[in-house]
Amino acid sequence: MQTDKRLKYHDLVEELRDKILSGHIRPGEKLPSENELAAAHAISRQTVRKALQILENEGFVYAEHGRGTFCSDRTGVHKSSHNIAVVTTYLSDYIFPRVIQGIDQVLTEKGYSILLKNTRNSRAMEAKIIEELLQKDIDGLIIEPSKSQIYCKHLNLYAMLDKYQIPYVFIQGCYSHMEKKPQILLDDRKGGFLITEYLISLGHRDIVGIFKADDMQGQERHKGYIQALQQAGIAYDPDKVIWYHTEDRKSHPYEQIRRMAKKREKLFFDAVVAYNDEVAISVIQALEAENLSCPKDVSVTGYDNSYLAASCKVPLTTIAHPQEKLGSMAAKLLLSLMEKEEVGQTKIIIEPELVIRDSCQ
Amino acid sequence: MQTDKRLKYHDLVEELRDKILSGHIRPGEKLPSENELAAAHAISRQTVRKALQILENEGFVYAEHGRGTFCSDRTGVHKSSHNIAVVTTYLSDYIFPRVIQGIDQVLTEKGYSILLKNTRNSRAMEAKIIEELLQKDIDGLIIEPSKSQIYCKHLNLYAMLDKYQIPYVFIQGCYSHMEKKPQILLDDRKGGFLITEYLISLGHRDIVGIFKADDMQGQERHKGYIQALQQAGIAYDPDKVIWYHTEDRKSHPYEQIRRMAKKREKLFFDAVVAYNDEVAISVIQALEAENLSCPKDVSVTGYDNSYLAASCKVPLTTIAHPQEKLGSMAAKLLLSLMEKEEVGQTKIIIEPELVIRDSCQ
DNA sequence: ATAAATTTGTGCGTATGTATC
DNA sequence: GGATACATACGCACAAATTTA
Repeated sequence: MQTDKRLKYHDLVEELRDKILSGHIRPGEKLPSENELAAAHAISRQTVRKALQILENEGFVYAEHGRGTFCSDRTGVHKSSHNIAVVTTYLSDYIFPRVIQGIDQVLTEKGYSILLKNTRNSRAMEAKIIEELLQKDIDGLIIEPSKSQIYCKHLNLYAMLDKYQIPYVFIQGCYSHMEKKPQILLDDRKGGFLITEYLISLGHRDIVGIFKADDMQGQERHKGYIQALQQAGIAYDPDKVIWYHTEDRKSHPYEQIRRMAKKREKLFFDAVVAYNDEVAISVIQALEAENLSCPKDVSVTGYDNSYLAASCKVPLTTIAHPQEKLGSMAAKLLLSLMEKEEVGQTKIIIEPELVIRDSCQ
Repeated sequence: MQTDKRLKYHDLVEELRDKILSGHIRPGEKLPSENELAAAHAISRQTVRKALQILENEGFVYAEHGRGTFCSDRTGVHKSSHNIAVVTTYLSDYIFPRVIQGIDQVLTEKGYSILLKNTRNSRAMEAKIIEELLQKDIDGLIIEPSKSQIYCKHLNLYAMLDKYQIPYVFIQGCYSHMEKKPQILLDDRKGGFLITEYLISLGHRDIVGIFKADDMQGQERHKGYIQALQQAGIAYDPDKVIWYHTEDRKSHPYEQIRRMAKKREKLFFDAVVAYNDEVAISVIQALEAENLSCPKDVSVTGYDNSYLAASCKVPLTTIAHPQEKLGSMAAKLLLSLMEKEEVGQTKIIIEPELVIRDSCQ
């Protein structure tokens, strides 16, 4: 293995390229003549020519017959594609369309377009997508990490993004060891706290929690749920918590609630904190299937304040998710990173808000 | 002026390039060695090297140390961006996320990415977007025309797409004079017919219709509505039809229904055919505000079979809109156009389907 | 205006290094 | 190890374009 350093023409290429990139040789400026370079470096003119040809092919210099060799003006060589990649876990899940809309509004105004990708919450897919995006010329990236609670084995791909100086912004979550990267998060712990505290204030003591196990939001909302219980002096009962995974989301919470509702004497409950509005609706359906009514028999809360929450059979008390704002803030943060402005705050946390409707009493 | 022919290395470049382009030297095939070429052309090996280096820079050949010089496989030299633009009127409106998801599924599988744009149903915006897309290198375009009922003044932009051989597929509508272009439509006339016919079969005679005035779907559903009335021998009453525009969609149908519901004696109705599920829900709200109940007092139908329809207070009888399928069919059609296959059918009409729930009796 | 000097471009010869078969 | 093929490196001669004295 050689260090590549013994090649004379290669040395000269690097030396001249560095001088050009560092500004010691400026665009339009004439380089020393071939003979001068040869003499200065104690190499033959042919070797100098070989080096200059490489630089010419790379676009750093151009030669004019009889006049000399000159440094190129490469302004606009990095002509940006004006494409920004937006990578989310899902496309049609109820909150993303509006997040994407928020992003789009800001980016369109500045002449950028969205390159849309979704990981289906798969880590492997995310890696594949980032690799693919590194091939294309994108100006920036807004990404929602997939299954963010599981340790990330492909941090090197993000290192590649850093290397190519492609700025990126995390939304809705962030891998551990990357807490200092630009990101826009919701305070999900506080959201979980607020909604549980509200149920407690209504007099509920036996509160079932349903959380998604494979993302950070689920963990955080769970922590907020515990915090509210502790503050009220209610013992935390792990048997009252249902964990589900993305793949189970349609069936698992529904079946668990039905199962729990069946044996009313042994383990009863008077409220359910659901991970999101979709789950809350399936909880209400499960209760109805067991002849329990919401909110008469059991209070149920959602999360996200989707249109489902407002228009479903029992309008849901839920936590507002400022979807469009999240998107537009992420886009604005990314734009300021791209413009290499001094960005004051690169970690923004949006405060959650309680929306009270009819699903609790 | 010289014929450039006196330059030996240039001659050799042209000779070899011609042989490669004409197929005499095929991809992967080994070229004669430098010494052989030098001997055959009675030139020095250095001159041969100069020629080969030019060909290497141009991408026609590649050299392998110790093995020889080989002809490149230049398939995919016109390396496409593998980006497909998807232009819709809105992003977060309830049907688009799933249409886009359907498109994404098909395209991702084939290694393409979606470049997302939305016109906000503005003709000017659409023109701007197409102009912008012509600058970028997209491989194809799936577009939902904006305000498709109004005459299109920018057909020349589509002519540009034809000129640059960028294939495109219309979804959900099509400009007049472009009926022969590839497109995937829903039979909205039949949908309007089916839902109205269903209301008539339930015994309704005084059926109000609410339609969007500024797109083709509205016009078609209206035609189906008339057709069903005529078939049943019910006179068409223009006063029973409410037309609204995109900008009015939140308020106009609601207010008109409230106004009509107020004067119960003069003009009464026992059913409402709404343009879509969103409008149907606001109709039900307007009826409730006037102390009328759906479906007891008035039957109401939606259109699109969105999740709103299934989960809202009064589950809606509606027309199923195969959103993902529409997207995936559009993507497949576009892919086959891009591959320049002989595409049998380029105009595909999806049949609508009646979904019966609780909002009619 | 011309000639000389400078600078890049073309072309050849030779020697040596290094990877592949 | 030997033959082959590409890679690096130097030297020389002359051509063509441009600048300068």
